[in-house]
Amino acid sequence: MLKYQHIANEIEKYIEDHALKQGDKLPVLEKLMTQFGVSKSTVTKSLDLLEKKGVVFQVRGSGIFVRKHKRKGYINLLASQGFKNSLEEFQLTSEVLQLKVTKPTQEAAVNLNVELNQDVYYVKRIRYIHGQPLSLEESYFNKAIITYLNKEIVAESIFNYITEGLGLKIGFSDTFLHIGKLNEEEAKYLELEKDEPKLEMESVFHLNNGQPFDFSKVTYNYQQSQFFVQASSYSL
Amino acid sequence: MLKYQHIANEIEKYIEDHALKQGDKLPVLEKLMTQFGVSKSTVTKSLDLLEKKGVVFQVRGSGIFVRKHKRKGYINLLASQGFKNSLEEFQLTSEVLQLKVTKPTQEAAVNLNVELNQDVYYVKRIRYIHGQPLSLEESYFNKAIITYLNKEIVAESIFNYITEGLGLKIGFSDTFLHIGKLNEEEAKYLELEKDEPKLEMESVFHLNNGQPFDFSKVTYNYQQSQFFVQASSYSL
DNA sequence: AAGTGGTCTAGACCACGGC
DNA sequence: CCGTGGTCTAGACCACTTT
Repeated sequence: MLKYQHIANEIEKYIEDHALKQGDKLPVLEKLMTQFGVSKSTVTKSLDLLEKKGVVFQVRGSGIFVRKHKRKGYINLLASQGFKNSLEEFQLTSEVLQLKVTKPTQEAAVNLNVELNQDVYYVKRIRYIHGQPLSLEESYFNKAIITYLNKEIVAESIFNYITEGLGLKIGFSDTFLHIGKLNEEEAKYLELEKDEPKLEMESVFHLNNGQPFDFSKVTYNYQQSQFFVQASSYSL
Repeated sequence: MLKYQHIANEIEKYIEDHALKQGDKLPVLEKLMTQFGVSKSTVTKSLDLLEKKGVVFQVRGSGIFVRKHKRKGYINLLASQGFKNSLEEFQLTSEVLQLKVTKPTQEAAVNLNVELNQDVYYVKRIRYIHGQPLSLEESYFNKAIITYLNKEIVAESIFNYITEGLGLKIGFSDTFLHIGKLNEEEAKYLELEKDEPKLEMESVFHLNNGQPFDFSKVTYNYQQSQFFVQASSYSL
């Protein structure tokens, strides 16, 4: 494992183990350098990583501090592929409604950057939290990249299979959010009424070489879904 | 200006000027180093910055590529304080409904980390896009930090005033999203019906030293609002 | 003035992709 | 094998905060 990743993990563990709260001060750079026996740049890189993840913030001339918000049960929109991290303490299950190899819709073809006659996996499933329907998902996977899927994989974590099983590396994702009203089918699956609010999330996931491999449309039950985003000021 | 920021700006401008598209290749590191006359680390830092901003992605052994999604009119959830960047090409106006110095609500006091008897600025305004109501905003500013506000400032960009006028530096923000149904007052301002969908966004903005200075609750017109988030894989 | 983080360099070596 | 990006170092110097 890379040094700076390892150090970042250690620091995160340290925060966890000592139950540090927002604003608590971490050891100074010098201390961390000697403690881990690495150069300043490496420690800095670890801290930059933790800053991106929203775990710490650094103040010049002052120190390194813990960043931690208090709310629980929110889905982190930046933890890419959804919940596993944000909601790991909750009871999540999923039901696979459909799994097949087919041709993409126009929309899926555009987003996956494939031709209309190329094969894709189509997956439709419902996610439950504490037995309540949380979301209805439709996903398209480029079969040229994701060469094989089955019900077992799809019932568990597809992304875990992609990284572990297929040895692929996920690079980045684009996610688009809309608010609207449920249609009849969505309402049925989510156990709500037609025309009640919904959040629709469309995501395109790319490998680390930039190839899109997954286009997903997820409809959330508005009663169960809350999201958070931690931003840092590189946006000026 | 810092070298790496300047270089990042230049590269972004280069992409813009040459109308590069997703997947287009940028000059190699070596080239950028000599072109800008800086060390490898500095170019790398620029590229990391652009990667965080979702402008490029780097592939080891292969090159540096442009990252660009096609959809227009989406609000970037990471560009902290809202629209200015994402929607700058659209006609945005705002109407100030209220501006006063008062005591915080319980909720605002908790989020701003102030006592209930400390002064805060309370601002209520509506944002319009192309003359259509986009959002209804209620904001609380810690008066100990944001020492002065007036109608003119509030009608324009408050954040611009905070950075330029007051010389403060914004550090990071936490944003929470909920979906719900409009109440009567919200419906009136947004020119919708009661019980129609709404997106409610609560944000806490912090200075670069970690102090929270702004707690805002924004209710979006579901017909006007679409959001996007670009994630990168540091989430593993 | 002392403490602490941020920027930048020059260079060594490593890891991955593509020819 | 070569081109290309990624990690890591040691050290100089800078900028902001705290005492």
